[in-house]
Amino acid sequence: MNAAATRYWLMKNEPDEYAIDHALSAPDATIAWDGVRNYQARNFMRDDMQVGDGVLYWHSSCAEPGIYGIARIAGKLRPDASQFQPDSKYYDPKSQPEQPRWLTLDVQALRKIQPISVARLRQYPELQEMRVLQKGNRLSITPVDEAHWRFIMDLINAQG
DNA sequence: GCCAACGTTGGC
DNA sequence: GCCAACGTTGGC
Repeated sequence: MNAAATRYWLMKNEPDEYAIDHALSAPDATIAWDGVRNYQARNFMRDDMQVGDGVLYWHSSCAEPGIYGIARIAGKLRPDASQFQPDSKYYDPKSQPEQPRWLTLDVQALRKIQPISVARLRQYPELQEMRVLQKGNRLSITPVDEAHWRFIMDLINAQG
């Protein structure tokens, strides 16, 4: 896959940590997307994400997992400070400050939507190739095909 | 709360 | 550098 061409992403977050409401109420509706501790997800942030890329804001580990909002990549790739904080749940004792292992960047929430549950997404044949819907998928950041993005935007527009 | 699927770790 | 054991994710 040519990940460099990806302009759309899906980013999972537990609503307990960074719900879409929390993001929207932050200054500039922008939050640092920290706590990523998976190399594939980190590499997407480091190598492929560009400012302005579209983001489907996913809530996971909750009663109704699915898409809860729309956001955009707002930039500022930098070391994730929580990896050096021993009291953080994201502390990584093996990461060295001179060579940080984990990164964070800013994500700006644009709008909250009427949630689209994973169960509903599965009903559309057009979306069955979406990575987030594949069996065993655990990656918290996945690229989204433009066709899938457009289909979902149409769903959102149709429901007003 | 269960558990399948997956990533990481570490002994060899 | 293999691979079994372990820990985590996250939908169900």
